[in-house]
Amino acid sequence: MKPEMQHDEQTAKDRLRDAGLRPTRQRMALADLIYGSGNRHLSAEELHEEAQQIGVPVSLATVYNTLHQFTESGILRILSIEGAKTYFDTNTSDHHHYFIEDENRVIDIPEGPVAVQNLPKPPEGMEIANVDIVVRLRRKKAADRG
Amino acid sequence: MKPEMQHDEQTAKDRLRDAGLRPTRQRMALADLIYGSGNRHLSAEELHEEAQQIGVPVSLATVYNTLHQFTESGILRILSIEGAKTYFDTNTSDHHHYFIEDENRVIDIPEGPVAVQNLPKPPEGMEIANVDIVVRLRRKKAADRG
DNA sequence: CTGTGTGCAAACTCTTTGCATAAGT
DNA sequence: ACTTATGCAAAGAGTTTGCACACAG
Repeated sequence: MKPEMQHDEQTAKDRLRDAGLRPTRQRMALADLIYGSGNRHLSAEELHEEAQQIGVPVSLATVYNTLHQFTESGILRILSIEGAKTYFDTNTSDHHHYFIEDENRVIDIPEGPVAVQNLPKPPEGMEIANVDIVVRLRRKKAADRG
Repeated sequence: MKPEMQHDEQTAKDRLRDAGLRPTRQRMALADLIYGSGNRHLSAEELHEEAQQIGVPVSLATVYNTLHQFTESGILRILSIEGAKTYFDTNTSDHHHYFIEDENRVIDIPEGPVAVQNLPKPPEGMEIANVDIVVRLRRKKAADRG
C-alpha cells in the first residue's frame, strides 16, 4: 500500500472494480459523491446537481445508468418510498426510515435495536431479499399539543 | 330500513357521505369496485380498467381524483412502494406487505402478530402517522436450493 | 485498436391540470 | 339554479432509450 494513495478516488476505484464496473471518470466522481459522506439517500436529480456543482460534467442519463448499475451490483439499494422520484440508499443492509409527509423527505431512523417480531415465513419458493420499515411522520398540529 | 336496500350502492353512498364527498355515480361505482372484494391494492390504471370492464365509463383523470380524495378522507392509504406507479390500499390500519421483485407485485403479509420492536421516539414536533413494513421477496434460484 | 461508457435529445409512462359540460342538491 | 364533479386532451415530471463520439484497457 502506497502511503499517498488513501484518496477517495482509490476507494471509489476499488469499489467499482469489486462491483465489476469499469472505473470511468464519471463513475468514480459519482461514487465519491455517493459514498464520500456517510450513508445517504439520493435521487438521480440530486446526484446530478451535486456533480454539476463540483464541476463534474456528467449527464443525467449517465447518472441514472450509474445508479442502476450500482444497484445491480449491490452497492446501492432502492428505497421503498411512495412518490414520483426513485431514491437510492448507500446503506444496503436492513435498516429503516422516516418519511416526512409534508416535505417528501426521507431520513434514517437513528441506529438502534429496531426489529421486526413474528414475521411469517415467505411463500413457497420465495426468499426474503430485505425488510424495509417506513415510519411516516407528520408535523404535530398546534391544536394537538398539550 | 327498506328490505331491498342492502346493495353495495347504499354502502358506498354512506361511505362517501361519511367522507364528506358527494356520492356521484362515478365515485359510487369506484367505491364499489374498491371495497367490494375485501382488502386490496390497486393502481389508478387498474381501477380504471376494472371500471371499463363492468361498463362504468369513468375517465382516468376522475379515477386519479377519486383515489386522492379517498386518501385525503382517510378511507384509502398510499403504499410505500418503489417504482413508477402509485398503489393504494383499502386497509388503512397498520399492516404490512410483501413486494415481489420480479413481478412488481404487492401482497398483504398474512394477518398475524407482526410487530416492530424498539421503534425510537420521533423527532420533536413530529408524530407517527403510520408504520409500513415492506418485505421484499425474490424467487429462490434453483442453484440455491437444498 | 476494440469495446464499453457517455451525452444528447427524443420517446415513454405515469400523473396532474384547465376548461367546458354534466350531474348532484 | 347553483355548485361541484367529470371528461378530454394537453402539459408536466421523472425516467429510459438510441445512436454517434469519447475514453479505458
